[in-house]
Amino acid sequence: MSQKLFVSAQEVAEKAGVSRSAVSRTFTSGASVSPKTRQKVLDAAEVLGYHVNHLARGLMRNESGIVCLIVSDIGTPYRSAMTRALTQQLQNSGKVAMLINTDRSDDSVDLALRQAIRYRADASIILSGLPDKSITDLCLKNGQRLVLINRDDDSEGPLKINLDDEDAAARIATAFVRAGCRKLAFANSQAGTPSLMARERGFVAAAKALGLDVIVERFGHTGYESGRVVAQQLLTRKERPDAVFCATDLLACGFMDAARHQFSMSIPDQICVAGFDDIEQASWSSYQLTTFAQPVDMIARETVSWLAGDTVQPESQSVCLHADLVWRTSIRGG
Amino acid sequence: MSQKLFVSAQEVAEKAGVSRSAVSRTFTSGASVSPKTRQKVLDAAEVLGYHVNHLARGLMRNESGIVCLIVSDIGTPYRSAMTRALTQQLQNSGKVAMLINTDRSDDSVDLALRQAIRYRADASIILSGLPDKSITDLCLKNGQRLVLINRDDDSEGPLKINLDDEDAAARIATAFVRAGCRKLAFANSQAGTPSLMARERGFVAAAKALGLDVIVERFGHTGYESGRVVAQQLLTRKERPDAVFCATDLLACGFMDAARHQFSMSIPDQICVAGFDDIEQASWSSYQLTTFAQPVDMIARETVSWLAGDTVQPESQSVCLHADLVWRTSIRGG
DNA sequence: TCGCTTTTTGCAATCCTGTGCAAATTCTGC
DNA sequence: GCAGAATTTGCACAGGATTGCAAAAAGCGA
Repeated sequence: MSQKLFVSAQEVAEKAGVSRSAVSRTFTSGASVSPKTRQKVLDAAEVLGYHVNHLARGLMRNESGIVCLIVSDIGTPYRSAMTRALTQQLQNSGKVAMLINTDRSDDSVDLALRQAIRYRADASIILSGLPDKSITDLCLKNGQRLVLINRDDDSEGPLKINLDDEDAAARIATAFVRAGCRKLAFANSQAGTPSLMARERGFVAAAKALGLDVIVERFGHTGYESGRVVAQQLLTRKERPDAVFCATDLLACGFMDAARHQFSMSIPDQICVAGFDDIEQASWSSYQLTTFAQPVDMIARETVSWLAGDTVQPESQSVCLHADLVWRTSIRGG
Repeated sequence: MSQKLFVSAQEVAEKAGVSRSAVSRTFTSGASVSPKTRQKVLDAAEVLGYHVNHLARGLMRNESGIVCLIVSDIGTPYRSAMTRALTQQLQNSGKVAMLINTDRSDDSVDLALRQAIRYRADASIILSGLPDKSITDLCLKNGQRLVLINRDDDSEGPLKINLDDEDAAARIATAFVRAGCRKLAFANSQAGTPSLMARERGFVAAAKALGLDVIVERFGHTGYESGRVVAQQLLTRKERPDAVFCATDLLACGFMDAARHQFSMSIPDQICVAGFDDIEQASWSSYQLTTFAQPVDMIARETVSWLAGDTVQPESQSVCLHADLVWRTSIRGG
């Protein structure tokens, strides 16, 4: 059997001529070790290639250092940017991220949370889907922290981070009107996630307040291709809209491409377009999309600082962040 | 202290009126338990919300089920697609992915591998950077498997998966020539990673074989903005190239946007462009980029099937996969 | 050098599970 | 109903670390 075992604290202790406890204390911050033995231990550890076994440590301390990230569609620009920011911040605070990707079903989120429990994750961060209450209760009862990002759930216990979607939608409605647009449309997917629906709701309501109707079109899941299809639906109407708010930037990219290349329309002259997320592609010169920036870094910071805090503050369990409007050239004026 | 502990096998055993071993065996596939007690255990576990502690199990079995993914620039389309495929395949085979993102330094890869050792990961998959030999040796000695994707290292032990970059580059060179191009250029970043350099090398060599020189321009790291800068450099020369092979699709997108919007050039009439990776954006109608597809799913399958195999087959430790040419309209003819 | 306080150190118990071994139970065939 | 075979069960130890407690060592002032 060539499968050589990992080196244990025991072996380091023997090599250094000290007790196993001394080794342990050397690698535990805040423990009492004399500089002399500490050095002996470090030397021996270096030679033997010793690394603390975090499985065992997690077992004892009842704190694994693992944080579970539950995400679907991780290949998508917004999701991957969010994942990047979260893993980075987690690493900075000494945690490590376990990544589980789900399909769009809620079942798969439940399965992911079960996995998180098995590995005794200190926390789970949910970016997609909404788990069953029974399973989130289980997590909470086990002392596992829960963070819901853009999920808009009303349960007690998890930290909920959301954006001011409705307000943002209202802002873009007035921007459209100020640009002289009168026939507004909203392009959405059929995913029906809380944040997407909030944007739709906010946009329709704000338009109504301005005395305008909104054509709402929904199709498929939230991606580039759906944007093309929705463009097809909106631009073949006998009265074309002159402004479209797309629920996400990916939809907007698809919409713009179809509008330009398939319907030979000019943006923003003939039609104004806005998106949401501020993915990297929104800034590319083919799109120059006016959109709302998801404050991914702030979301990540907010998340890990809440995870680091050991006191549960009930008042801060729901955070609403502001989405800044990034003005580019897909809307006239500005 | 509201921090209630996780429920252990002990408690399940008491509730079910059996021994703790019975509980353990119920959740160990292939162990000997009578259907009767098995059911009693499962019922009790369900009621109490018991989940096997994988930290403890990993400790005992000397196999954590964790696979470490070491990636930089995870927000990037190609990297995130690769990450998605890998995590998905790992999950399917009962493993779980631990995601560590690094900056572009090799030091940070070493740090990541140390973390992998601490958590006793069964394997580490390296998508970026190249770790120091001493640390990879340590991993291997500890029985941790190593997979290098597009890294082109010549060490023994790890599984190395690469593409036929040079050959692909040669194919695109002949495609350019067939399209009537005579002034070839190669757009690269300064990252100098093995696969990027292989593409450059292959392209230059193939062009030379066809009797043509290649203008090589490199800038920054491998992203959209660098593509724009390289376009600036290439298209302000007194003799503009009429075909550009970009080392990655992101570079190509930046290049195309600059060529069109800044230099008012028409693609493919005035200049032909090709990329590498086949990121999603390459298929968007604003780009319609002819490019080589990274076989991400096949890479992922190859990786996890090698990880699942328990016998180390020395002959299969280096895999070279074929990159298919995806023909779109950024090159004339075809 | 002595007596007292402050650090260090080692022992042993603990976390939760898997598993070899022997005892106990069930099954089988007659 | 019984001997023998086959299965199931429980005990106890292993795995690698942390930590309270008491003993040992070191530091310190006179």
